Amino acid sequence: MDNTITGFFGQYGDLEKSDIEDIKSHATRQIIEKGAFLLNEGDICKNFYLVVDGCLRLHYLKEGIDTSVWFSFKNNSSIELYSYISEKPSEYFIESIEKTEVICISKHRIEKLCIENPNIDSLFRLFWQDVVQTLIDRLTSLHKYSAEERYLKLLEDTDYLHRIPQKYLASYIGVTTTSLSRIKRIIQTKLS
Amino acid sequence: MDNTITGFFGQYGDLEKSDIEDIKSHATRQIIEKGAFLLNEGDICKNFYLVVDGCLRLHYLKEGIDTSVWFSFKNNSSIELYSYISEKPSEYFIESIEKTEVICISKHRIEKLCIENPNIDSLFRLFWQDVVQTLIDRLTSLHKYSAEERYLKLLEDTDYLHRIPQKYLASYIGVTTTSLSRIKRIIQTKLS
DNA sequence: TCTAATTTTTGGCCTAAACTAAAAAACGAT
DNA sequence: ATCGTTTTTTAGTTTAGGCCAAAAATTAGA
Repeated sequence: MDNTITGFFGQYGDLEKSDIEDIKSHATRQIIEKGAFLLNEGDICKNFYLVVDGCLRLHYLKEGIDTSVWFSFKNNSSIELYSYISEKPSEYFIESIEKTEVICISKHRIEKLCIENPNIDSLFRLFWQDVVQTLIDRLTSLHKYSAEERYLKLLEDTDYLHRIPQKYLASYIGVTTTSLSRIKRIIQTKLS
Repeated sequence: MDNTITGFFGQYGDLEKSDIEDIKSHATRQIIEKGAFLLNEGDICKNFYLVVDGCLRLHYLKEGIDTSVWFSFKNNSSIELYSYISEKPSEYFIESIEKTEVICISKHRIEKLCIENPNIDSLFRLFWQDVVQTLIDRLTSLHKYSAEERYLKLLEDTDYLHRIPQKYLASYIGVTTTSLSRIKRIIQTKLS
């Protein structure tokens, strides 16, 4: 648990031992079996999840079509931002695509922690800034790059990519599985 | 100036007279002539701009191609988020596409205000949440909707849309000017 | 291990939107 | 008002990626 807390929050600043204790004292651990859901459409996302190990997928269904929005691995957070912020029912799912262990902290608790502990408040500020930058990056890459470029970029940037089934990856980069398969073949033939 | 401050911040909570004074005391007014730039590529975005009247356009150049990212009208903010957050040189421009009056507050000042005045701090928290939601909306609309749908949605949602030249609008919804023109014709023929 | 279900790949066809170029329309400055 | 510039529209061609269906490969269950 400590490893995950430092592994995640450490990206956003230095943590005192007391900060780790503070966070830990309000966090719970959960094991989510492969295929189980941490959030269902219609739920309000009241929790902040940190992946200890495994993989979570954020996705939505639109007219029966499943679109992946985000993947979270070891030391990553998984939250459905829109519902978390608005406290309205989510249009998304958070699904475990491997047996996954998470640390769960409620939004309520986080807000208290941020009020009580300025150091943690500062970590979360930086976390939210990171969220904004990540969103801008994704938006820009959809505008700027072709599907093939987006796939190649993803290969470079993402550890653990091989653990994500293609059917989930395809919608993440904004194409069908058919197209992703073709894109992969094109890349192969270019290399040889 | 008061009208713009309440018009903008009022979206995020109630302002006391003293809060308005607080903000006002650190804000300056500027007039930007049509075609002038508030931010150039390579600049660091150190200011938060509020449009009193007129229109600002955020855009970038990629291989000579101009892509619009955001438009700000009366009572909207205009900042280049990425550089504002990271304090690194911007890859964007903020250009005035009409004679525009803005209120300018430096990031430095905003941070001080947020520390000194919890009420203002809370307004800015909500502002940043709004930013996240807006980014998610744009990202989702690129995934979910066709160019035609995106254009129709924009027509519904955006006041002042008619004040944005098509050449700027096209890249905003992610198509070429040629395509936008064709899309408009298709919509026309459908209506008649 | 064998079978059934699920994923991934392949092929054929189709469409939305890009690209190029040129015509038409709108705008601006004298 | 007129000429020159910029913007928008139209037309023709090309292409990336969607859709459908079937084959091949992989995975999971009995």
